[in-house]
Amino acid sequence: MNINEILDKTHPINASSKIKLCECFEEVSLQKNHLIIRSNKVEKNIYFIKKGIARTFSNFDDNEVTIAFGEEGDTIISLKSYILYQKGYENIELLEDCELYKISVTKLQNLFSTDIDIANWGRKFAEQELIKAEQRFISNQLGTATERYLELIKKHPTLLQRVSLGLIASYLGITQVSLSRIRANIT
Amino acid sequence: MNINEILDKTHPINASSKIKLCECFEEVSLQKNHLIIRSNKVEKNIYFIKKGIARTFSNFDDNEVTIAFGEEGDTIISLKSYILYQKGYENIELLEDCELYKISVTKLQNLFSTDIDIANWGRKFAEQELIKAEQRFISNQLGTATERYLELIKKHPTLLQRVSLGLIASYLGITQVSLSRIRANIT
DNA sequence: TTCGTTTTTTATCATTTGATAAATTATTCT
DNA sequence: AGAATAATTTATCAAATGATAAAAAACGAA
Repeated sequence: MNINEILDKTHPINASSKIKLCECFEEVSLQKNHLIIRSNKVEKNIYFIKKGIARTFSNFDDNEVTIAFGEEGDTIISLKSYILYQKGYENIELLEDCELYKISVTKLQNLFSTDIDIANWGRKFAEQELIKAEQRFISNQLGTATERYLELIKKHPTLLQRVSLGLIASYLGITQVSLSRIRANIT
Repeated sequence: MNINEILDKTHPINASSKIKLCECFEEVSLQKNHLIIRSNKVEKNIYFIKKGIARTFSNFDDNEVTIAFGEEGDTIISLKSYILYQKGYENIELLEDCELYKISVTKLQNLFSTDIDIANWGRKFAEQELIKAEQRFISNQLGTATERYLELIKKHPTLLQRVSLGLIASYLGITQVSLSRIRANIT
């Protein structure tokens, strides 16, 4: 998925603004297992996934929580760095070799404060992430782990081929062994 | 909390833009138990809470999920209406008599597309809600219900005085009876 | 291929939470 | 105050998930 499609997916931008914005992107290729964002540091860039898949996770005490999987078109981002210029809580690792579009948060912020079209693109970007986050929260409150698992593979049918069950379990908020039991009781 | 403080809390706006924005607000007083936003309709307004407390909840099949409590300075909003102009999933009820600042989504959208300062305010607003949503999600994945309860009353110490335990339980994703048992095992 | 490592499954027992019902306490209304 | 209603607690049993261990299957590197 190229940068044009990725940007338009969120919100169309007029031609001249889009050129300005696109000039700030740099393409990078990184290998599987690369830890592209580390927690407890201010991350200077955000990335959009052209090709590949990434996992956002966070460690607290002994627990590791998988916050999200990012596929083609999705963003690799430390929210606290991007929004508050503070140390983030997210680690992000690449689960496959990836091609990414990279942009510096500073450059993007400059465009936000000078170009209204880009500012509104940024607004739409945050708004759409917000809806996703709230719906994810609701679905977690609502259903059993079984329902959440079925919902996940229905919504992201290719995920099972790309990601190990251990990581999916941690995304669902259960142990890997529980997920295995759940799967055994379905099919 | 007045509208100036509420707006500044999210992101400062220059004087002339703020005047433009503030002109669009209308103050309304509504009574306890009023259902200010109903699910499955496109809500035309959003509200900021000057005084009082509200609860956002959603019904699916037989389950009711409390998504959020809104206190002074917080927003009463149907995200899908605000962001996608679509029917929302949220019901919002007032848990006390409330004084609110009301603004039409259409007017706000017009300001977003014409005033870069207001557009960036709207961006910051969504971004800050996004961080809250993600952190809420993480804390739900991480801890036991007991830990979440303790965290909640630590973060919002007045909530227990304003909201019944049944609603707090539904916010924590457990039954009211379970919360009662948890409380008995703490003190 | 083959050996070693990782992932997944299966099994057992403990813990947490849910569902239901009944008792107690608090609140509201007249 | 007293009655009615709502909120909270307590108790019991069932269901879901966690923790741990061990076996089986899949995967990867030499």
